[in-house]
Amino acid sequence: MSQSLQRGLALLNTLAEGPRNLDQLAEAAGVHKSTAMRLLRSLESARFVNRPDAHHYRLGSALFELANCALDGIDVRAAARGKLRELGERTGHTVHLAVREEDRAVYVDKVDSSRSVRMYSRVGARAPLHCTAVGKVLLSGMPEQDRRELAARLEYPALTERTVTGAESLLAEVDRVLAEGCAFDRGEHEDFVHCVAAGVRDPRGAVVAAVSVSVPKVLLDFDELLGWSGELKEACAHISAELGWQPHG
Amino acid sequence: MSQSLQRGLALLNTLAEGPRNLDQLAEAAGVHKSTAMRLLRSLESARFVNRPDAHHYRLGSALFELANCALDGIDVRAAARGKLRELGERTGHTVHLAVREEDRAVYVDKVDSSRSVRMYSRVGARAPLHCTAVGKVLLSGMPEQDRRELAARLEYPALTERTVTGAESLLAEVDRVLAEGCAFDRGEHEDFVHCVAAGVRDPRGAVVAAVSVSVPKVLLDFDELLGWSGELKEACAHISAELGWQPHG
DNA sequence: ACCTCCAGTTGCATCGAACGCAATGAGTGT
DNA sequence: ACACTCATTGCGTTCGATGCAACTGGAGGT
Repeated sequence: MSQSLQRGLALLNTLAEGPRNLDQLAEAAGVHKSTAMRLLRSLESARFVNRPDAHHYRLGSALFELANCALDGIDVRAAARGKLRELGERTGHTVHLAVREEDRAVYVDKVDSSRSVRMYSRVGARAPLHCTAVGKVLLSGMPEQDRRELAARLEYPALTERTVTGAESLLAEVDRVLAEGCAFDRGEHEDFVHCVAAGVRDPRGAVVAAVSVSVPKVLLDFDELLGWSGELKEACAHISAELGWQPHG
Repeated sequence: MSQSLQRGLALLNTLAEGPRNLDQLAEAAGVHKSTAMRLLRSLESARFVNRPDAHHYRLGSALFELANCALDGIDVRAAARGKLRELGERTGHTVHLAVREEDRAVYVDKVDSSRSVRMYSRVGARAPLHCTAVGKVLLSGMPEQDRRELAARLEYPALTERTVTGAESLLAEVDRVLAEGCAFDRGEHEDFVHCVAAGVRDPRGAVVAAVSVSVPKVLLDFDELLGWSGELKEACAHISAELGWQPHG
């Protein structure tokens, strides 16, 4: 379609493996030295590449800026939708996507259960952090310092008998989330609902959203719900990858 | 040099401001719709752009990957990470690592208080040399001849009341940096921020990066910030050693 | 159901930008 | 001083990129 553009981008991908000199780049791209040089000049003038010395090219700082801008434009909803659907179909239960907004979790997307008994919830609804699986996941994604401060200023209404109250126990619970990679809600928010949730990461590794599977406990006891956690984590890993996250990249 | 490559990169820069549709992009690049589309196809096939829906283009995930690779390629980063973290914890303030790119400083790593990050919002940002502590350090590491030439062609926007303007005073300031081993920024770049910076040397003795500690002046007056300079210099010496630099070698 | 508007898409002929080649220049090691 | 490597430049040719205009397909209105 656009040969020289494609070749230029190919050069960038080659440079992703490390600094190279002109000959190496020309060979990798399958073009003549002089052609590679002219492409590199264009890339350099736009700061996509850099020349630490006369004989080496490497990736330049424009990439940092663009990557940062791209982060702002990320739409977790769009990236997650496919997997949410898939999860919904496989589990047959309600699947939520939530992000944190200040000290609440906000549901930004939802796939309804195919079963007859449905949870009441809607996109845009907000929920406390301390008694929901998504809330715990979102907390677990915060820097420790911030998390402590937030936990300290949260309110802890006991919405059910099992609701975790108090910063201490919540933080302990969050530590368990960090260790296990997923969070649970055993009827802490609504008496009759169990949830399991895991986190979605952006390219910086920050947890930007949480995905949960919710089941009325009349349909599935807690141990069975636990069985979905593996698939849930896997789905979250896929969504994260879609966003550009690279495990220990 | 390479028209279509340059145009393609220009499209990316336009997209940095947010998602756009085809017409907007074509107009911004000054090309025909169909031309823009063909360029975007190439960008898309290499995942440099994305199409959330049929009418919008935005930056794609290849940028994240490349940005991560670019960060890894800067080896001072790896060598400095531990010390940056330590400095951040001890001072409780923001610590930056910067390298020079042409006539700007580029922040390549950052530690926010005691928390280490992989790719952060300000990483990739660029700053002038004449009014930042890291800039003065990076200048001080250049051969005198080059430094004079660079100082002569720099622009000297007065970003605050205290900004040093003019090559003469900047060079004088750099001489002081050479004598003292560290540079300061007393609200010259941003009114409310004080910085102290020192240099990191590679095995040839060349200054390849600068480390700075930044403090909002409401938190710490300048004399107190001065107190951190010893520790900062020591940290830089360690990082330099890690890179293979040997004092009096 | 039809039309209109809008935005993306495609076929085509023309033209110039990008290409490869070969010669030149700059820097390094012997 | 010489050979060697690698980046750089000038040039003629050609192929790929371009702009145009017509087409398509969906959204929204009448």
